[in-house]
This record gives sequence, C-alpha cells and structure tokens, in this order.
Amino acid sequence: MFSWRSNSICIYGRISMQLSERKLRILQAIVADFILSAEPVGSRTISKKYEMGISPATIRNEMSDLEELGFLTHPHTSAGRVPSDKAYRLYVNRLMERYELPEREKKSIYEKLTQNAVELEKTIRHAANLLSEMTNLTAFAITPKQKEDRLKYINILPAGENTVVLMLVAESGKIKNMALSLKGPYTDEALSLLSKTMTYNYRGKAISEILTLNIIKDFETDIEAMGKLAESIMPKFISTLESMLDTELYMDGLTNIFSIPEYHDIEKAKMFLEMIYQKKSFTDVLLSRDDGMIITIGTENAEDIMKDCSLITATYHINGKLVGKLGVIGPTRMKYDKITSVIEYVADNLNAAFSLTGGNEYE
Amino acid sequence: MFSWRSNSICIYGRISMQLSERKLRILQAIVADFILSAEPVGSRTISKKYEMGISPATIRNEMSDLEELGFLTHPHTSAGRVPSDKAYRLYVNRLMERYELPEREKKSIYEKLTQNAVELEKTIRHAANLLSEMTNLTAFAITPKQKEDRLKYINILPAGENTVVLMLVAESGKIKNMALSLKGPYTDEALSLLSKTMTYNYRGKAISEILTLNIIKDFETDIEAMGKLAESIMPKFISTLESMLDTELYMDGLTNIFSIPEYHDIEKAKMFLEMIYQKKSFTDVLLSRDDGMIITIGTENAEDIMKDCSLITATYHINGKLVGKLGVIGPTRMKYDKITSVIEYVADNLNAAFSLTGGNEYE
DNA sequence: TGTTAGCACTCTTGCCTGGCGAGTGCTAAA
DNA sequence: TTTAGCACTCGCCAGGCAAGAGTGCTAACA
Repeated sequence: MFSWRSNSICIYGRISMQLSERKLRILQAIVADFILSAEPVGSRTISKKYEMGISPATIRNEMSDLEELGFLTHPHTSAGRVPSDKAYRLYVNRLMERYELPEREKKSIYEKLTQNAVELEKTIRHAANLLSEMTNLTAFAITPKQKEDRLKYINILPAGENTVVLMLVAESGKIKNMALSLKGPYTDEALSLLSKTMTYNYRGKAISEILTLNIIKDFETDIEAMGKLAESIMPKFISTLESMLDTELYMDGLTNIFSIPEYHDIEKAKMFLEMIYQKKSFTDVLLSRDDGMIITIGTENAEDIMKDCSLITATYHINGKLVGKLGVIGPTRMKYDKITSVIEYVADNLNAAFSLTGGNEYE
Repeated sequence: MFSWRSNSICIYGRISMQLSERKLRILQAIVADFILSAEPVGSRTISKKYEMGISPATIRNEMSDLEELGFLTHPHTSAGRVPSDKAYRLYVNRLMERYELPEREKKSIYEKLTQNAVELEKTIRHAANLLSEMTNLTAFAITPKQKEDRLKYINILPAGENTVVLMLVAESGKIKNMALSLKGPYTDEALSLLSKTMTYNYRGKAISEILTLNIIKDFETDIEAMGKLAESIMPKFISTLESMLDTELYMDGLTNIFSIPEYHDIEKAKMFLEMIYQKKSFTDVLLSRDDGMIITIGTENAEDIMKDCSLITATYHINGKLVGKLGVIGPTRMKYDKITSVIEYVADNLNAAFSLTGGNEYE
C-alpha cells in the first residue's frame, strides 16, 4: 500500500532513476494509451500517436528493456505491450499529470453535497452517488467508525400500545432508532422519566465507554415501574449503541462494472459483484486502510479476488475529527488522474459541507 | 395477467380440453424437463425418462401438433423442443403439481420472520432475503402504499444546537425520521409545545388527508416563538409525510441472475440489473399489479425488458388491512411449483408475524 | 386408424486448416 | 546509437469436415 504523492516518491525514486527520461516517456505513453483503449499497445502506435521523434524499432528496443524490468507484459509474442501493476504504480506516483476538474463539475459536486447536509447518512449516500456518476466506476462510502463518538440525546417515545421507539443521537450526527415491543403497557410518564434518567447518566459519554458499563445493573434498583420498563429496554439500548459504532457502507454504480471490457467475462463480473455485496468483509478491507489518499493496484491488494482491481480510497473529516472513507473500485486500467481528482474533491467538500452545518451559514 | 388457481382454469379450460390427455402429459414432461435442464428436450428423452409407454416417433407426432398449437417452439430443425410462454401458462394453471414445502423450510421461514417483527421495514427486508435464498432468484418486497394509513405519533426532538429530529410513527408501524437544521437556536419548551400541538391537530388523521390541509397556515397565527419554529419545520413535516406514503422497495439476491444460463449474455444481465436498479419504475410495475398471487410469464409482461422474465408477486396483509407486495423475478424457465409455494408461505407468515405483534404473544 | 421402425435430412458443435494482419526480434547498415 | 528491413510468431477469422442429436417422412404393422 502506498499513498499518493508522499512516500511513493522515495520508494520509487531509485527505480525510476534507473530509467532514462525516454523510457519514462514511452512508459507514460503506453500506460496512458492502454488506459484509454484497453488494447495492447504496439511500438508503431506510440511512435506515431505520441510524436516521440523516434522510430518504432527504437521504441521496440526500449519496450524490450521495460519488459525485462517488469513494467510491461506481453500477452503473446506478436501482441502489443500491456502495463504491469508495477507500471501503473510508477505512473500513479510519478508520471501522470495532475488533472484539474472543470469548474462545472466542481460546482455540481459542491451543490449536491451541501444541499441538505444535515443527516450524515444521507450526505454520505450522495457522495457515493456522485463518485460513481463522475468516474463511471463502482463507488462506495462508509460512515465513520469512531469509538470516541459521544451520545448526545436519548429519547424513548411511545409508538403503540406496547411498542416504543428508542432513538439515539450522537455528536457526529448519527441518528439511530429502533422500535421495540414491551411485555406490557407503559405510561408516558415512565417513558419520559426513563429517558431523562438515561440522558442524565449517559449524555456526553463516549459510546464505547457506555458499552463497558454494566448498564442493566444500573437500572436494577430503581422505582419498580421504571425498573420493569428499563429491563425490557436496556438490551435494545445496548444493541442500538453497538450498531451506532458499526460503520455503514453505501455503494453506487454497481452496474458500471459491465461497461468495462475486463469484466465482460460473466464469471469475473459475478465474482466482483459478490465481493462487493459481502458488505461486511468489504467494509473490513476499507477500515484496515491507512488514512489519506490510498491507491492499491492489482496484486498490491491483499485479497485474492481484488488482484485485478484497483482500489482508491480517501478519508473525509467531520468537524476536523471523525473520519470516514470513500472511494472507488474498478479495473487496474482506470483513469487514475481524473479519478483521484474527483475523489479528492468530493472528500474535501464533504468536510466543508459539515463544517458549514456547524455554523449553519448556508441556509 | 392471470391469477393462480382461480380465473386461470376457466380461461384455459377450453384450450386444454382440446388437448388430449396424452398431449397434456407430454407437454407437462417437456416443461418439467426444460425447467430442470435448460436444454431443448427431444422426443427420445421424454419417451425414456418419463416412461410414457409410447415410442419417440409417436411423441414426435404429438410434439409436432403441440408446436402447431403454439405450445412449443423449435430453435432449429434438429434441436429438441422448447416450451413457449403459452406452455408455461398452461403448466402453471393446470399441469404443475402442488409443491409442499418441507417442514424444515417452513420452520426456518417462520422463525426468521417472527423474530423481531416490530419494525415493518426490517421485517420486509427479511422477507425479501428469505425469498431470494430459498428460490435462488432475485427477490423483492415493497412496503404498503396505503393512503388510509394514519399518523399516530409526532415528535420533534433536540439533536444539536440548531438541529432537531422530526419523528413520525404511523399506525401501520412505519417510522420515519428526518433531521433538519433551523435558522436559529430553539428552546426545549418550544419543541415540546410544538410537538404537542401537532400531535393534537393531526393524530389519528389519515396521512393523505393531512397533506390536503394548509398546514403552514395552521401554524401562522400562533405564539411567536413557536410560529418561527413551525415555519422552519412544516416544509420538512410535509415532505416526511409524503415519504411515508411512498412505498419502499427492498431487494435481495441480485447476483443470482448470473447462475441462470439465460443470463450468461453480459448485455442481458446488464439490462436486467439496470431495470431492477431503477427502483422507481420497478416499484410502479409492482404497484400496478392485482392483489393475490399473480404470475406473468414472458410476453405477458407489458414492459419490453421483461419479455423473457417471469414475475411472480403476492400480497401480504398487516392487521388484515394494509397490503404490500413481495415476489421474485427470474427467467421464464423457473420452478413455478416450488417458487409459488415459497412465496405463498412467506406472505402468509408475514401476516401472521404482524398479527402476533398486535397482541405481543410471542415475547 | 393409431403406432412404430427405419432412414434421410438438417442443424449444431467441435476441430482443424490456411490466410491475413499486427507486432515483435534480430541483424546489418547508416 | 539509431534505423530499415525482413523473417517469424501469434491471434483471429472463415471455411470445411465429421460426429452427434433430433427431427420429418414414409411405409409397414397391429
């Protein structure tokens, strides 16, 4: 795993130094061409299309060297060259040019994200949607998993004869509610009292800390009517708290995978979609990644099933603290320059959207 | 569109009368065999495998007649026969035998559905999940769209300095909440007063009726502090109410489509998934269908894209009144007998699960 | 009159072949 | 060091051929 424009240079600095300027230019042309065409690229193409000023024969020699160094592969003798994961890595770290998003796209990202940026989940969903639309890849976003998130409000509300709704709001903006049915009827007063007591006990405490407490015992010795109520509610309270710590994964653009030649093989497409639908394990993969813009290319991914995918993730911050992740997944042959720009911009704007919410200046 | 085991018989009674008992048996064998094998079925196969007691040659003559009547088609001269939509229709209406679910499966449906049947949405989601697992097809379920659904509780709760959560509970068990940010700070008293006033005004009223009222005006003339609050909240109140009337579509088993030979064509698979992802239009298709167990086969479907799918839907009831739909979609070649049984059983148990909730006998 | 056996016919599938085009690798000359 | 030239390799595609499956027809049989 390497991060973008940071430790990458020192790692690949030496290798790329070994490559002549000309080799780098040729490699760049090959990668760029292959990213667009998905066809093995030949020496003649490079020579003509990219105005290298050298003949195909020379390029062939250089290609041969690049292949020996592991940057190119050869599907068969007389096909063109295809970049290896190593070549993409070098391309991403050193060769690709920064892609500047058109103002129009920037504007549309900003507008879509700041509009109604109140509920964390909805905004995150918008972000995933934006990413997939702008990259034509499968995009995802996860809500933050922050053990430090603190409980802000606890409400228990009537919802039926024997049914109540437990509703929790965390400082991060997460809202969770769960309906539960009680063994018997309740009074509004008891609910209200229990809400108040719980709020008094737990408000401002870190969720993870609350979970370490012996909650059920806390409420054992109280007034009888409330004690009974508490007894029914506490197990759900605990599970709701736990679910607040869970990250939620949103995805969009799943069918984009079909537009990509690499996934015209039905088996591959199926495997891909099934991997993605395994939300739990995919979330774990995302959570285990470092912060910042992280690109893993093909075999750099630990998971077998992702060996011919590239995964790009970035982190977003909320109130400068809570950190979630978003990104895209697609074939190793993707437009790294544009895609990293889009992701970066969306992540930044997500920050901005929520900083705004604090002060409410946008309304 | 024809419903199962009802008007079907009278409609097809005449046609099937024209067919000899032997023709019906042969047709049944062909359909059953094709459903299992997905291969065009030949006369020899029928003769041997299904112990008809007649020679392949005779069967060929009968097949030829059946083809003329439109029940079979011929991909090419020397291939076996393939059932037409018309044949499936006859099979579904008259030929297939009732499939009795094994007790084990019945039990697992019952348990999965009744466990935690408090929140409508979650249970519906479970139902879709169950259907897809048991049929190996793409399953879906929609929540009821019942204009008569009535508002039961209205709560406005603090959720931050300028943020509140609006939470509505309907009689059907639907719970919706929406966070919104206000232009300025508020007091808990104002929130509570507004909650109470709104509850007083709207509780027990049909949601669709509330939407016809001039809600914003209702709150114009009140106490100033509350008036301002109401002004911010009412638009969201209205949109939340509207969203309560919306049906929600849950799906599961989307990748099952890849296991089906008919969808090994990448283009077809893509079209299928894209259709399904168009939640809005797919929901409309579902809503427009009659109640009860409805099977539409291939070209019986109005939508072009579903011309080689079969869609099976059934309705479920809650408290004997609210009606949602669930079902599966897959290739016309599906195990109609088993699948209708599963759907029927899941729908029935959904009813049961929610009838139980009323009395809470299950806890 | 209905049923069956036999046989010719049709069509798919798999396999092989040869020609074409793209692209390389090597060599010798500039 | 660069380049032109040429032989070579390989994938791709079309055509041909044989095997196999299944039908349609006909004539004989019960």
